[in-house]
Amino acid sequence: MTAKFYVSANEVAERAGVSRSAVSRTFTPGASVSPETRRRVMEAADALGYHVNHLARGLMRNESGIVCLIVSEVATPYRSALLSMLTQKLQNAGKVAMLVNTDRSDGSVDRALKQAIRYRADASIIMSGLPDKSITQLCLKNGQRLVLINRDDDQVGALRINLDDYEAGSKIVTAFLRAGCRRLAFANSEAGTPSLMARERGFIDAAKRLGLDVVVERFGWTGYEAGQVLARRLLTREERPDGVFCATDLLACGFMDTARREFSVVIPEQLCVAGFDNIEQAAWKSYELTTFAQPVEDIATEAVRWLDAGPSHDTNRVQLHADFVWRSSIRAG
Amino acid sequence: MTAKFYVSANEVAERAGVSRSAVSRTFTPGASVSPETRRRVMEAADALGYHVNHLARGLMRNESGIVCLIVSEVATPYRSALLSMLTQKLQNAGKVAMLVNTDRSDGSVDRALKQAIRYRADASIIMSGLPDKSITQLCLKNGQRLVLINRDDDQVGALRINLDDYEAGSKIVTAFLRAGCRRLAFANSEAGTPSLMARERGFIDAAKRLGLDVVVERFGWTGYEAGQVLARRLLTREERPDGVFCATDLLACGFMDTARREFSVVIPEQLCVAGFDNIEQAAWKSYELTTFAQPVEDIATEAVRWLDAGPSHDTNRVQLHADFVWRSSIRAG
DNA sequence: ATCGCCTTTGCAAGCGTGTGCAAATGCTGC
DNA sequence: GCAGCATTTGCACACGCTTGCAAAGGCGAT
Repeated sequence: MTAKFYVSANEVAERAGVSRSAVSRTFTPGASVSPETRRRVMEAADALGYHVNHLARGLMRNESGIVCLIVSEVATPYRSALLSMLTQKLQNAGKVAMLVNTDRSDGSVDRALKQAIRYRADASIIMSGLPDKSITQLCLKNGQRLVLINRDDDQVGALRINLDDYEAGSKIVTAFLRAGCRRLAFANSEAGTPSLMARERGFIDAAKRLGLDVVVERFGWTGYEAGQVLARRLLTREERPDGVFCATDLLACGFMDTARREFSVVIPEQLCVAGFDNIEQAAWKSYELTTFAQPVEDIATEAVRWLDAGPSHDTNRVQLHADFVWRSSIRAG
Repeated sequence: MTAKFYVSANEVAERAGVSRSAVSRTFTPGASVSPETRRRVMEAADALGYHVNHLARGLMRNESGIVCLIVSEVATPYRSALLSMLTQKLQNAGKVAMLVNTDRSDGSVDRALKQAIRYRADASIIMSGLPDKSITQLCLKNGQRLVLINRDDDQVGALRINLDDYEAGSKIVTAFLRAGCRRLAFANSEAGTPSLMARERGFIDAAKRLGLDVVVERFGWTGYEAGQVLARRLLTREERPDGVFCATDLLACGFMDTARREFSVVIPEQLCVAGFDNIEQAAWKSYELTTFAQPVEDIATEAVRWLDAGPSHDTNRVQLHADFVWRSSIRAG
């Protein structure tokens, strides 16, 4: 109906009686412009409703301000928490987040990265899956920065942020022992993600060091329903475990609910449970789950800091610590 | 270290021995290009790792392909579910989602919309808060489309997607009555969002029609902790309610946990509870919450359909239905 | 008055793309 | 061979912005 055109710097310049460069410089921090002209430009800009076109700016500056977040299963508690934190920190750093949802299909992450390339994203942050090496090479070659969160890959030039998953496994073993547990089990999904497998190995190794065997069960994807199935499998064994480490809080929630409902197990008296992630639900009164906290804020801070720092190839690996969160799903020693 | 420049259509053209226009047309669906040149262009493009620069394309076409999602508290189950669905549908429609996280501060949504303007987003989808009218006017005037989800505002030219919140309120009253409940209560947050208030009014009105009074309690923001507080307030009344409608599933979860733990109330025998949203946790065995399902998929479908349709000013209001989901937090009649 | 210096300003080139227009090409039917 | 037509191609301009460069202006010291 009315005009369908955004007002351009030209019109602002005309109205303010200055050159178009002056307008541009007014909106470029650190550019040389006198207070007087800046004032007049601002006035005209406000009156006309002018806003810098970041598409055009990105074209010139070779820097779009866009950061691409690549993630699957956004609706999952841990993922959405991390996503939320990342977008906030990015915004505070003057960047803007472009969200690309991937699935489990082959090439899904690759397609996402190509989208990032098309929009000339300054960086991509990969929270799920693993891209093909040829694509990441393309990104890096073109100056796009790459952050891999909890993806254990040996991409050179990318920032890798990882947790001490392996250590968590051993820490929880001592907690179980102190609680008097002797028949340990590990409940994992079949996803085979490096971080999940590291937790598993850490747990098994630490138990072995103390002379204990661990029953390992794996099923499905990393969600509530898989936790239910895992509970049925583990709790119907002749030697019923009395200390179960679930690779994920979601698994633990499903596990606990099924243990109580279908097997009338009392937690923590008859069975101790631990998880990983410290999702919001872990603190809910129905679970009171002992777990390890994903340092969501630290992850986001590190990622954004590295992006801000420009192409400094010094550190490209950050190891963060997952804090132990003690709750009542494990008996006090 | 290596070249920091993306390859442009120029270089592809040169390598393929054609004009730059040919390259452009090859990547423009429906453009006139012979199969032979298309083949040669594609070959050269693949070899060089060429990807159309969407910033430049957006500049020319006056259509960026970007849709801005404006939302607060992304990590919340319902929000993240809707977000996930929206990004997926947008991707399928060839758009890309730009995520802007808002908070409760004044002008937060306005700042988000300005970000959308700067990136010349084709549309903005607002899931939280309410922008200032002057900003939305600016958006609409510039041809940016606007979708308001569950925000009851009278913005002209924007698509408003709403639920039958009011009707849900009355439907749940009959369910409570059939279960034998006589002392009804409504647990709300203090947010005062139109959709929350509509549920409240619908519940109260329907109860009144059947000759029943409703105790209303409001506290805090719409989360688990608020549900806990509301439980303490409602369950310490001398006339303890036996049927509580929580404005939100999150509230209901907190309510149920506290009712059981701190008041030893047995659900549903001594107390029936219902919620709204049908978040994932509502189906968890610890809650088995009767609730109304946010038609997340329908919402996303409608939004994207409307965006695809171009500027058709015929329908700008969609009323969707929240399906009743029966679970065991209410006694069978 | 002249010079040197610093700040501010305008010009114009360029970023990578889409597209109208006219020229070129190929094909068909006489 | 030629007119008539449809298809394909290239040229050149436009999109809105940044920025190097040189010119202009202000100002104090000589």
